[in-house]
Amino acid sequence: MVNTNRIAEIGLLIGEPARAAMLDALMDGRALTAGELAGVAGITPQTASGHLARLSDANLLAVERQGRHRYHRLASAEVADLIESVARIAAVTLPQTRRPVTGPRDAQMRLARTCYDHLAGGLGVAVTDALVAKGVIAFDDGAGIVAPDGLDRLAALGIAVDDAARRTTRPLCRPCLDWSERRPHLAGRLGAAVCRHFLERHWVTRIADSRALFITPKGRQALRAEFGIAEIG
Amino acid sequence: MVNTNRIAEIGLLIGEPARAAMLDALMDGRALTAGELAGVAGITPQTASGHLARLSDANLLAVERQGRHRYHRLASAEVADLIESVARIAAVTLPQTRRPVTGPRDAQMRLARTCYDHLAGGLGVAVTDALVAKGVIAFDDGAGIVAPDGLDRLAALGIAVDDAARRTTRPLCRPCLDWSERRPHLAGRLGAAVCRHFLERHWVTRIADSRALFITPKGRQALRAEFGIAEIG
DNA sequence: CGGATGCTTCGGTCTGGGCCGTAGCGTCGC
DNA sequence: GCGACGCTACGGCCCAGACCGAAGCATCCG
Repeated sequence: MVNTNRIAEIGLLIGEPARAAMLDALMDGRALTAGELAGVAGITPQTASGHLARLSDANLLAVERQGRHRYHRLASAEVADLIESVARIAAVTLPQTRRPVTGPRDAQMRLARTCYDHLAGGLGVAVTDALVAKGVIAFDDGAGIVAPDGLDRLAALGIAVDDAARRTTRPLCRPCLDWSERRPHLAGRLGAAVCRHFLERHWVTRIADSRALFITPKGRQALRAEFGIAEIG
Repeated sequence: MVNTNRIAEIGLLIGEPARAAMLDALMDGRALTAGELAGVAGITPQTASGHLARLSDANLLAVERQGRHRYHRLASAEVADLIESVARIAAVTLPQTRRPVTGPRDAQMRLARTCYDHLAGGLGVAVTDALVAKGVIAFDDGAGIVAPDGLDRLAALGIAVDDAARRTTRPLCRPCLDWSERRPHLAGRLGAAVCRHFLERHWVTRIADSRALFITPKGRQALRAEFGIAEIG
């Protein structure tokens, strides 16, 4: 058994509001500077610096120097999964008082956002449902399956799974429980490929300082034409 | 987004050595008394009582009164998954110095143990491999698949998935990365059914105060006859 | 009923760690 | 080179919370 002290250490790293906020801010897979992270956590840069050093030492974060900036990002998809697990419990654990905390910004998040590196929210589950309806993928009791000709059919749409990452342990196709929708959306390497495709074609664009995504008119048209999705929500 | 403070709270609950030790001790799915948990954590009962109250308040634990005892167990399989996620990161995170901390007790754990409610260790992956070889189940890039006739073939062996639990969200078949073996073993409702089968037939018995399992002579024979497993390790 | 057992509550001590102000180091632009 | 900027290291303050001893409840047993 892994020493339980190691488990506690990881828990402790997450168990601090400022660090949790920073980790959450990095959940979209992008890299942010120490200053930006200090901002989202509501603390001074020098305090943030200490936190980030600890997170990096524990290999939860990876840091990349670029000039006088230091960009921090989650060290791996596994770390993102960890945060997801915690957040899932956090949501379940919470007594169901006043579930929908609907702000204007919240609405955008519910409509479309990224979850680490794949699509989530109404858009995420809609695209997932469409792929299931097409028979490209299927979910069997929480396990993801790709049809034998699934990858070829996706390639025909211009969606290519990153071959360089094939040898990693990261799952190809995996369901990920969506917070706002409470239903699974597509995750794994395939989910990342779909998300990349949407961003590259400018079907969606990132909304500043947020994981929320804006669905462009071009995107709405493509959703209708290629996935048969007329309305989201 | 779920308030990041909620995430931090969960992290904080795990991020304390005594609580982490208690949660880990409950990872085999059994229920333990407050006194026993105080023992494994190396603290006095009154301190443990405080910790347990907090864990219960946060719905990480469920408690059942029985006479003057109070039995504590993990509140759900999702909590077990959470601890698993943390432990997985803890193992990966750790610089690879002196990997195998081989004690006499550790060896037994590596050979066979429970992981929440399914088989793990050498035995866990061996049984999993056998089921894969038989074509009953398959893992596709981290996703678990059951063959169309899989459940029927398992039923023929006397292994029945609990139908009462069919409506839960818990996955039927799911790979779970094994610490000691660093390869996936079978988890999910199917994994629980297999483990239950092994225990009911007395193919394995629990070793006191541990998640480790002892493989009985009867069990070794059954492994050879029904799964074609001659040697484990 | 009285004692033993299991657990919880309360009160008080003490340490770990989060926080910021100040200062120091490296990088960029003029 | 010089100042502005981003980040990190150090020192000191302060508080949350982990811990235990003592005491209080509840339950079981003789």
